[in-house]
Amino acid sequence: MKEKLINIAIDTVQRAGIHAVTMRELGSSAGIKSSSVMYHFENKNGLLQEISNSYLQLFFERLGEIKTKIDNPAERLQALVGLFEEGLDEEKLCLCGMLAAEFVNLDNSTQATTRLFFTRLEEWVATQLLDAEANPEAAPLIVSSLEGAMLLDRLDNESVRLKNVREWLITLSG
Amino acid sequence: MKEKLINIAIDTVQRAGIHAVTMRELGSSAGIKSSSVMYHFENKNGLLQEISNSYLQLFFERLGEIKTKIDNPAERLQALVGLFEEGLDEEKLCLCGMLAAEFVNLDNSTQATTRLFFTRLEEWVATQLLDAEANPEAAPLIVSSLEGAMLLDRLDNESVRLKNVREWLITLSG
DNA sequence: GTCTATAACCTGATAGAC
DNA sequence: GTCTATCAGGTTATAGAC
Repeated sequence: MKEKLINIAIDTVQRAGIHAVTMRELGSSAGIKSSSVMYHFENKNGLLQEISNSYLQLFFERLGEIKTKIDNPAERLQALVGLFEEGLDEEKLCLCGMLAAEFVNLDNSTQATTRLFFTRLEEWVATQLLDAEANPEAAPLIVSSLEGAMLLDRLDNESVRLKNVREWLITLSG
Repeated sequence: MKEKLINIAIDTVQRAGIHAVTMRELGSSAGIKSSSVMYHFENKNGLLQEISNSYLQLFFERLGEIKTKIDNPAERLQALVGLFEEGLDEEKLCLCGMLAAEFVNLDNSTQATTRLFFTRLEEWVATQLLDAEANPEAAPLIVSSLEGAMLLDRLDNESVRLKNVREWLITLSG
């Protein structure tokens, strides 16, 4: 049940932000009462800590799969864009992008996880750029573009800006 | 007073999001009661409509000033990055970036203003690129980068990613 | 325009039964 | 682990006095 609650909460934050996650609604979606939701988490900050940690772990597991399944580093970067496009198809943003927008309202632990997510993502992209004999210093710009493109593409309900990032990455990494 | 309320509300959304704007807090910051705040706006959606419209107008007034004061289109783009850096110095994000993150929670009117903001910004950037004899199709990517860089730079309290956008724009537009 | 007072509702959180 | 019941506090919004 706890895992179920975490997954529902992650989904809700990606779609509608942290304030859309309430104990009542979260429990209702999982088929239990709000007091039973509270049983599983110390408090709401604790819930946010757990979903941010869980999201980080899941995301980098998927990047790990990309690394094992795809040899070409340029194609790995394309697959990363694919992950963001998949989210957007379900009208979801990156969870840590959502947390970044609400950064001042997060407790220290969730802030740290949010920072860690982007540090590690930039490192992952830099590694692929190096392997593709491209400039690894472009990594922060690429990650910024991905987050921004996802944010703006949702307004039009089409992923034109993410496609721009995709094409730009091809010119960078071949 | 209404203008004062709008300015305070814009500032609050840029720093902490739309849920940080409450009638009580907004009134308190302006020195009046929540019921007096309600006098100035039809409801909270009306407030959000007015601040998004006001922000859009103010932002493009500043872009207009840049256009009159700076002749070189490449330098105009640098000045645009400067606007975002100024906001970040006060730990504020782009208001419409914040609204984009909360897009599903906005009414139709505020959604439309948010969309319009980015359409017009992309157009403005495309025009400068054309004048600089650079590819105007890079405009959506540039705006995405600006929004993403601002979002992520706030996590580290330094504008390294915005500086990356700045340097990238120099290579694009000279 | 601003105030007091209040309504109706939602929020996180707790106590205690099963 | 889940429930019922409840609480204190916050939220938008309204009515009516000044």
